[in-house]
Amino acid sequence: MSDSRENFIELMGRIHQHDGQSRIHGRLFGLLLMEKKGLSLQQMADRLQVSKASVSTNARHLKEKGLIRLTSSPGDRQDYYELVSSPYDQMYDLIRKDMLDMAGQIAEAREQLEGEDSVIIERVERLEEFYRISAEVLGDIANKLRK
Amino acid sequence: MSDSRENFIELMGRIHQHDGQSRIHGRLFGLLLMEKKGLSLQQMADRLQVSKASVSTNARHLKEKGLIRLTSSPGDRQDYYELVSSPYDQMYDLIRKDMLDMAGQIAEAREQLEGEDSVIIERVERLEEFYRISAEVLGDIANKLRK
DNA sequence: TTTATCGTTCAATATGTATTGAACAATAAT
DNA sequence: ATTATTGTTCAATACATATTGAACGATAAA
Repeated sequence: MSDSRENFIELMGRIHQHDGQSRIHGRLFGLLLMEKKGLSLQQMADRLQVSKASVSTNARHLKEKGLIRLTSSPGDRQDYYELVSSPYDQMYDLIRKDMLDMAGQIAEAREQLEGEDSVIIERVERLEEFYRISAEVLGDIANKLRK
Repeated sequence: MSDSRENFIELMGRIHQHDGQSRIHGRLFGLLLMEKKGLSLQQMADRLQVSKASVSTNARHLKEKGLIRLTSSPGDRQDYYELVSSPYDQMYDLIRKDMLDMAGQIAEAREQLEGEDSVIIERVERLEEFYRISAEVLGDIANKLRK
C-alpha cells in the first residue's frame, strides 16, 4: 500500500468522521475507492489493520447508503465489496435527506409555537427554509448527475 | 419557559449535535432564537440548566461563527448575547467553507496520486467535485440572501 | 480595603459511542 | 464426523470530547 494511497484513505476517514460517521466507515470508503476490483472482508481488515467486526458493520452501513455493493465469484464463498459506479449522486441524496428531515422536524416544532410573537415565528420559518432550500439545491444536482 | 419553546430548544440541541457541534451549542442558539432581547450568561445558564462555563465557551463559538452577537446596556457590566439579524446566510457560509476545505484537502491528496490508474484518479476528481460544487451552490444561495 | 459580581480558563470527570474480542451459526473442506 | 472458513452479533472496553467545578483576574460595589 503506497503512502499516497494511505494518505488518501486516512483523509477519507477524517472526512467521514467530520460528517458524523465513524473513522473506519470513511477509511473503508477510501480503500474501495482506490481499488478497481472488489475486496473481501478479510482483505479490507488486513489492509486497514482493523478488526473484521468493524469491517463487517461498516461495510453494511456503506452498502445501505448505496455507496458500495456486494459482489461474488464462482467457487468462492467470500463476500467481496466494491465501489458502486457512481457513489456521488448517492452522496447528494444522503445530505438532501438529512436536510429535509431537519426541515420537517423544525416545521413540527414551529407548529406548536403558534401563540408566540410573530418575529419569533418568522425566525423559525427562516431556519426551516434554510434546511429545505439546501436540500432542494443538492437534490437538483443529484438529478442532473443522474440524467 | 413554555413546553413548545423547550421542545424547540432541545431540537436545536440535537440538530447542532448532528452537525458536529455540541448539544449546548445548539440549545444556546435555540434559546437566543426564541428571545428578542439579549440574555446574560447567567440567564442563559439558568434557563438551560447548564454551567456558566459551558455557556461561556459555547457563546464564544457561536459568536465566532457570526450567529450571535455581544451587546451591553449602560450601567450594567454583564455581557448580553442576542441573535444576529440574519444568521441564515452565515449558516450557508459555514457549510460552504467546510465543503470547500474538504475539496481542497482531497485535491492535495489527489496530487500525490499521480502514478495511479486513470480510473482511480478520476474517482478522486469526482469526489473533489462533489464537495466543490456543493460549496458553490450553497454559497450562491447565501449571496442571493444578502443582496 | 474588603466584599461581591462577572467572565474565562483548565484540569477532572462524565458521557456517548467506536472498536474490538469472543462466541456463534452456517457452510465448506478434509 | 471433524476441522476450517466466513460473516455476524453483542457485551466489554477503549477512546474522544462535552461538560463541569473550582480557581483566577478584572472590575465594581460597600
